[in-house]
Formats: sequence, structure tokens, C-alpha cells
Amino acid sequence: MVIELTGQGSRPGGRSVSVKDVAAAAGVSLGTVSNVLNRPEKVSEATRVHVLRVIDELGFIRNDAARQLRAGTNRAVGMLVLDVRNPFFTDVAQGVEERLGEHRRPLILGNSGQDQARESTYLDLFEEQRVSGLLITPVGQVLPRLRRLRERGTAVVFVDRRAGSREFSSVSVDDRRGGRLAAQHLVDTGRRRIAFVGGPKGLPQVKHRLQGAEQVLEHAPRAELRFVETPRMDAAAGRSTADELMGLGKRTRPDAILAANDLIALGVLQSLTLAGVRVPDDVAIIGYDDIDFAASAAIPLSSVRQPREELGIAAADALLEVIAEPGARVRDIVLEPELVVRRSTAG
Amino acid sequence: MVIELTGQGSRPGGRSVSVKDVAAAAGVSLGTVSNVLNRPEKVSEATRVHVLRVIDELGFIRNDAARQLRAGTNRAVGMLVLDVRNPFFTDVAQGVEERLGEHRRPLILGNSGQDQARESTYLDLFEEQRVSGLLITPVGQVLPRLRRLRERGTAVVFVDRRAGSREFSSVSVDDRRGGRLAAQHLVDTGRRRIAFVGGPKGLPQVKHRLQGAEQVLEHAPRAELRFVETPRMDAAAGRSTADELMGLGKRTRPDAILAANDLIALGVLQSLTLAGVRVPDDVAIIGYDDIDFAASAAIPLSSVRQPREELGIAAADALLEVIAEPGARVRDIVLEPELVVRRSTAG
DNA sequence: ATTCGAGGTTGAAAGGTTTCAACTACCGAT
DNA sequence: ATCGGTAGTTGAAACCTTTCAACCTCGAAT
Repeated sequence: MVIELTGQGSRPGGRSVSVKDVAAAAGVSLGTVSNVLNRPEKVSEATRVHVLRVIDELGFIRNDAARQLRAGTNRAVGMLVLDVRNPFFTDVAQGVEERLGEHRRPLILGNSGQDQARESTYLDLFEEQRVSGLLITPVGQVLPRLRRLRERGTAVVFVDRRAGSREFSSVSVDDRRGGRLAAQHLVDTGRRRIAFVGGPKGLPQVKHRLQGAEQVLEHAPRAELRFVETPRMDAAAGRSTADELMGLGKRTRPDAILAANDLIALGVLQSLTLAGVRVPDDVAIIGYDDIDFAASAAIPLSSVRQPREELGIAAADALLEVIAEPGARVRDIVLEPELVVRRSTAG
Repeated sequence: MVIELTGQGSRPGGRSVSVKDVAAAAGVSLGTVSNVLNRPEKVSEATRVHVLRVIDELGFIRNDAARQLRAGTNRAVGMLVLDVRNPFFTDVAQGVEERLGEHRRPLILGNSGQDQARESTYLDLFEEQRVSGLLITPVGQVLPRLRRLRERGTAVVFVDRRAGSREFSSVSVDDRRGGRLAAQHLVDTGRRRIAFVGGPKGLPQVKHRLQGAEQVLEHAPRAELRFVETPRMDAAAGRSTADELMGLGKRTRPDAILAANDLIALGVLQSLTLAGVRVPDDVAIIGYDDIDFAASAAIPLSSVRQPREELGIAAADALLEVIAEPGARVRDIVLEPELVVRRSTAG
């Protein structure tokens, strides 16, 4: 059998090699080539080997758009995170990617940056792409859109956040518990004026961590809790909050700061150190997430560890389940956080 | 004109709303709907408004697979980085995403994790998806594949790495210069036994930074440079390298460590501190990249700053140029690194 | 010798969009 | 009254794959 070669996989006309070309070159029908690609067991050994060789020689690469159009489904999964620059989310994404990779499903990572408009743009994109699944840590009011996505057949799973109603599966970490762990630790080590820093307060993660802290404070008669809201959850927010707090009189300024995530905590730490405030002597700091950088900070940072990779893997599993069986029971997986004590809260 | 509504954008048959449905409901032809979507200026005001209303009411969302199939081009751009967990790359990606966003182009972020197999898998994916452009920081020998991609019409731009031949545009930072800056600083501050830590040595970034350091050492008669190769560029690699180095006799162990990136430097710093080695008194450490976390490290880390966001923006611009005009002149943009001195190399 | 079934293979239809040549309606100019 | 031109609209073709009912070929069973 003669195989017609046409250069490096590109054809004179500029068009790229299609199944039709492969079929012609291999002397089989279109359907057979497709079978080789998608149901190799239906094809005789000899044909399969031959066709595969031709595919390789012509440099044929399946056009995924056409595949998707006909098959009606995109294998890719979309993931929308609050902040790609926060290692917490890249660690989660890493876990997701790993598990999805085992199922030959690519991950399209989108970054809302805590911005509703960007979140919406990404949802448009994912919807146009007809992704088979969506992992989302929502910012705005997206429930109606998510419902619509699901009606279209897209599996949706919440990450790092429970779905309010029991409509969607979710994988999260117990934020109230985390808040309690952190606050209890501060109270136990003798802190009395605690500032909780994070925001915006609309974010459930922030709200719940704060609620957990409040629960603890209710049973600590002498201690008080103040909530300082930030517009974002990054180091810059931490820095400016710290500057603000240190402007207060020595008697009213907090003796402990509970940050809603480690980035904020690191920002706070930087500013305090710069201002000559001693950590933990004058002010204790505890963060949240326990990203890798927390341990290597100027003053190693106490934090509430979230099982990041595990979260990602569990989320991927939950999503794969819904993709495989859209009617599957809604799951509400809640993982446990863990207190990690380091120098920033010692004594 | 009556508009037939069929629920929340989903239709009884489970099929989703297509242009055909919109056309029917709006009482215009298919082509007109398409024009409204893609060439609004060709359509009369009245029709446009009407069709847009119908689109909204039916909840029509363009099927991108079909669009792509017919138009032959995917608007999305792929980006393949060495390590998503390294803030350097997410910062670059951030810059890329921002600029691409202005052009309504989504970014598909892939993570090779310095692994050739994964890199190859992602290239398959991008090729199947027919992305219009690819930003890549390569790991393995991918030149043949990249050439093929380009022949297929995909724009390719190297990021953080020059393309050896002048075949592809690239946006990078002068790594030799960065290596010189770091090494010169160490020599100037009296260090004599310098260890360069990074790898694998096949990575051009590592190779060039090392070469830069070597150039400096040639003119520093009393000083010596040793290369310690690591399999990866993360904190773990830094930690184990430090452990190893400290096993050496006090007279042969280095008095300065030049890490090929900040993650390694932070890992080294952690291990040294743990082992009771004083930084910078006993051993100075300088990193590379100047990620945000470098400044807030236990001992604030000296580093060689790379203009990360700028790199991303320039890369996006270069790519957009090639996409717009495939025959465009090949660009070789080289940005300048900058020495940032902090405590880890003080005195 | 005929029938049956299994294992392979075929070819046409379908999927939703964009493109483009062809057409219509209308206005202004002659 | 006719012509030319412009603005707007139409509908069929094309893009490439997957799917599936129909078909073919053998060998085994009767």
C-alpha cells in the first residue's frame, strides 16, 4: 500500500490533514479511521496498526472543534478561582489538574481576581466552550447562571465554599471550625484585643471564619473582637490595614491579628516589622491556609492549615462523578482544617 | 412580532438554542443573526436591536465549537509554564491574561511542571484545540513540534527564554546579566566560595545565569564558584541541597549561595536556619526573580528582580502581533534584570 | 448446501456556525 | 421613466468529526 506524503503534516492548500485524508491514504473508509481513534477494539489488529502508522506519517491531529460539535461535549473542565496569585489556589488547582489528567481531561484555569465582571466574562467563555464541568469559587451572585449551565448539561461543583442550597455538590473546608481554632489559640495564649482582618465581608469564607472566631469570643469574657474589612485578600490589603491599626492609641490597638488568609497575614507582618512593632511580643499574628510561604516568613507564621491538594483532588472527583452521572446524589464534602502554631503567636 | 419562549434557554429536547432557533423566533434569516453577532455594522439598527432582544430572551449562547470549526480558528491562546506553583510564573501569566483580556482572548494555562511528558501532552491538547497562539517556556526538545504548530497557523512566542534560532519571537530577561549582577554583588561583599544552585542544567535559564556568574568569577582571582545541580527548581530542592552542603567541612563549605530562583533560595534559607547556620554572617544567600515572598522571608532575601508583569504583557503583545500578521518580523525582546539587595547578603 | 452469527467495515447524515454570492428594496440622479 | 448604486438580507455550502444502520465476509453449525 502506497502512502502519499504531503510534507510536514501541512498540505499545499494550507488546510490541515483531516480524517478524510487519512482514510484516503490508508485506503479505508472514514468511519474506520474514526473507529481506530475512538473504539480501537472494534477494528482488526492489522487495520488499526496500519491506520495508526498513516496517521503518524501524515501528522494528523484530530480537530477538537469538530469532534466537540458532533459529540456535543467538550472534554475540558473549567476552573474559576478567586486569585491565581494566591498559592492556596494554585495548590488546589494542582490537585485538580493531577486528578483530571488521569482522565485525560484538560483544565482551563480562569482567574476572577475577586472581580464580578471578570467572573462573568469567564462564565461566558466556559459556556460558549460547552465545557463538561465547572469548578468554581464564586464571587458574585452567580446562582442563576450556574443553574442555566447545569440545565445545559454542564456539571458544576463549588470549591472552597458550600453551595447554599443543596443544588450543587461542593468540596470545602470547615471555615467556622478554622475560625474557632485560630481564635481559641489566641485567647489561650493570653490575647485580649483581637482584630479579624479580611474581606469583603460578602465572601462566605470570610464570614464563616469570622463567625467561628466570634463563637470563641462569646465564651471569653475579658476578650474582644473587632472586624476590619479589606477590599481584597492580598498582601497589600494586609499592609495598609496594619498601618491603619498602628495609628491607634497604644491602649486600643489590638494585641493579636487574625487574618482571613496568609497573604494578608504576611502583609500585616511586613508593615508591623517595618514600624518597629515586635511580633509576637507586642502583637501576635495568625494567618489562614498555611501556604508554603507561611513557614518561611520573617517570623514564621502560625496559620490554619487547609488540606489544599486534597481539596483539589476531592473537587475533581466530585466533578467527575457528576459528569459521569448527572443525576448523582449531591455531595457536600467538608474537610477539616488544622491549627499550625509557629513563632508569630508564640507565648 | 411574537417571540416563542422555551423556558430558561433550554429546550424540551434538551438541545440548546441555536442560531436557527433565534432566526426563526426573530423572523429573520440565519445569516442575519450571524451578522448581528459578528458584523453588527452590516445590519440595520432596528433588526439588530430586535435580534439581540430575542437572543437574550431565548438565552442563546453561541456554540464555540461550531464557530471554530467553520471559522477555522480558536480565539483562545495557550500558555505553557514550567511551574504554576512558582509565583514568578503566575505573575507573568497575570500580565499575559490582562493584555489578552483586552482583546477578548481567553488564556488556557497549562503546567508542564518541568516534565517533558506533561509538556508534550499539553502540546497535543493545544494542537487539537487549534489555539491561535501559544506562549511557551519549553522544557524538552520541542522545536519540531513548534515548527509544525506554526505551519498549521499557530503563532508561537517563547517566554522567559530566547528561541535559539531566529525562528520564533521571544520575550526574555537577560539571564547572563542577572547572573553577573548577583555574583558581582557577592564578590563585592567579600564572599569567596560561592555555590550556584539550580537545575537541571539543561534549562537555558539556569545555564545562562550560571555563565553570567562564571564571567564575574574569572576576574575575581581569589574567589571560586561551584555548581550544584538540582532536579527541580522548588523549595524542596533548596532544602536538600542546603543539607548536603552543610555536611561539608567548615573550610570547604561555601560562604555564599546563589540560587537560580527564589523558591530554591527560600528552601536553602529554611534549612540553614534550622541547622543553626547564621545568614548572612556565615553564609550569604541571593535568589532570583524577586517574587513578592522574597521580601517577607525570615531573612529578607536579596534577589535579582525580573520585571514579571512587564514580561507577560510584552509576551502577549508579541503574540498578538504574530497572530495578526503571521509574516511579521521575528522579535527578540530582552528585558533587563535588576539587583535587589536585602538582609540575606548584608555585610 | 444452506443458514446464522460474529467480526469488520462502510457511507451518509448530523451537528451549529460562518461565509459569500446573489438577491431585494429603495433612493437619488439622469 | 429608467438606471445605478447602496444598504440590508437571504440561503446554501462548507468546516471535520462522530455515529449508526446497513452491509459484507467468513467460518461454524445444521
